[in-house]
Amino acid sequence: MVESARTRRRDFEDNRARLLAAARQLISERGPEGLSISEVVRVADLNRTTAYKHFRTRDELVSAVMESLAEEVGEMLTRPMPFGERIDFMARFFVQHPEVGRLALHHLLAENPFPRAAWDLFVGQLERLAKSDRARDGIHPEMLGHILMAVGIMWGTQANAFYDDEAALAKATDALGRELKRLLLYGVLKPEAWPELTRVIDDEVE
Amino acid sequence: MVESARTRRRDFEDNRARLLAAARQLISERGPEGLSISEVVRVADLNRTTAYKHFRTRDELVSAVMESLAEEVGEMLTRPMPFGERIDFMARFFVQHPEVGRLALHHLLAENPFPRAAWDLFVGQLERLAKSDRARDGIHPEMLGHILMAVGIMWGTQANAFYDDEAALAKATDALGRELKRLLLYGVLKPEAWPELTRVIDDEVE
DNA sequence: TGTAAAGTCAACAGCGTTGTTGCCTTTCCA
DNA sequence: TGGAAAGGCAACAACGCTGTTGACTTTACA
Repeated sequence: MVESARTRRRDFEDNRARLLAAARQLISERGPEGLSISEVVRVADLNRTTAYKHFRTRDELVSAVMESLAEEVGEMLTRPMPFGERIDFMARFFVQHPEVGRLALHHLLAENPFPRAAWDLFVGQLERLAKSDRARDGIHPEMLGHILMAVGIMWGTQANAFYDDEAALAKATDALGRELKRLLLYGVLKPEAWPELTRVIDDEVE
Repeated sequence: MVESARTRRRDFEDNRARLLAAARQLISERGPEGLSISEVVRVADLNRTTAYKHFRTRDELVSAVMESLAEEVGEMLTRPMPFGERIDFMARFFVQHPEVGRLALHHLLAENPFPRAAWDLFVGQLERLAKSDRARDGIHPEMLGHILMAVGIMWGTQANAFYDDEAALAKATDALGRELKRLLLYGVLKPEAWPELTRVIDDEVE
């Protein structure tokens, strides 16, 4: 009968992981506001009361998902890596894990706090870069951090909306990486043609 | 009695505008999934049945809000303007209208489509810039568009999360604009120190 | 001046969700 | 081998939202 397929599992950690995975997926799709425990257990194929044995309330489940996200993004941002590889690494990471970017956006939209520790480490890397002799003078590490972070987080979601097939997506991701590198290396404007802009920047450095 | 304060209003358009404004605010805060008509009329101080005389369903209200958003962002992106002013203009726009960026993010997260017409016009501007003799060779206008768009849309939300007081926010917004201009004019890296990166970019252009 | 449009009010059935409880079964391991 | 931990099941009250209806009032305007 159906009974046989309904073999009782006993792996606490496994069920917890399945609940978190289902919740993560659903939150990434429709936001923390849209999450219902009923839906989570439907996806995870578990009984609703089981979910309540892991998480006392719906909010507790949401928090658990967001915490695991923070860890993951933190690890990604602070993984030791030559700066030259970071651009492509980040772009590809967010394309390969679209739910991470979506989750991060939902998190940013839902609550204000951004995990400070990870952010500081990330900006710290940019600070060291800025102070090194491989970077130009006058860089504002924190703002550069905002720029790179915005592009990284949004790319996965934005790209999946623009490019439907996988090959096009990969190609576009490479193109984005190339354009970012061009930006970082040379900029895109010819300074001599933009006196009103160069004035602002050059004044500050001199 | 209370009756006197409860004077009947008769302005159809005005009520419609109030419903849209309340819905816009609420959606920007908690996402389209989290919107309830009951809450909208609570905020708009109207009767629930009145709302149903304007919008047949909850989804119709959400769509109306999203359409008005698309118009607004489209107008902003395609407003004729020297490119040199666009950076600061966009950064300030999203800071001054935080709900627009939030709404745009929710929109991007909820449905995939991005209003094509506005996007094409925006990229068209970058294409003309790329072809002009005021820009470097080899620019990928679409990717540059993604980068600028990501920073613009996210800045309002991200910045409001980072900087609580208004002066700090304005200062940070100026700093972001400056850093973006620096990026566009010069980049941030010294090309001679990054042979492995320059190789990728230079090969493509030559 | 009368009719149609707009607003208000109260009530309704239907639905899905929440958090909880009592009871049973399965599994593990001390 | 027996008890504790975990999973499953069914049921419950409470809640809020949805979309709709019918009856009433106010306002504009043809």
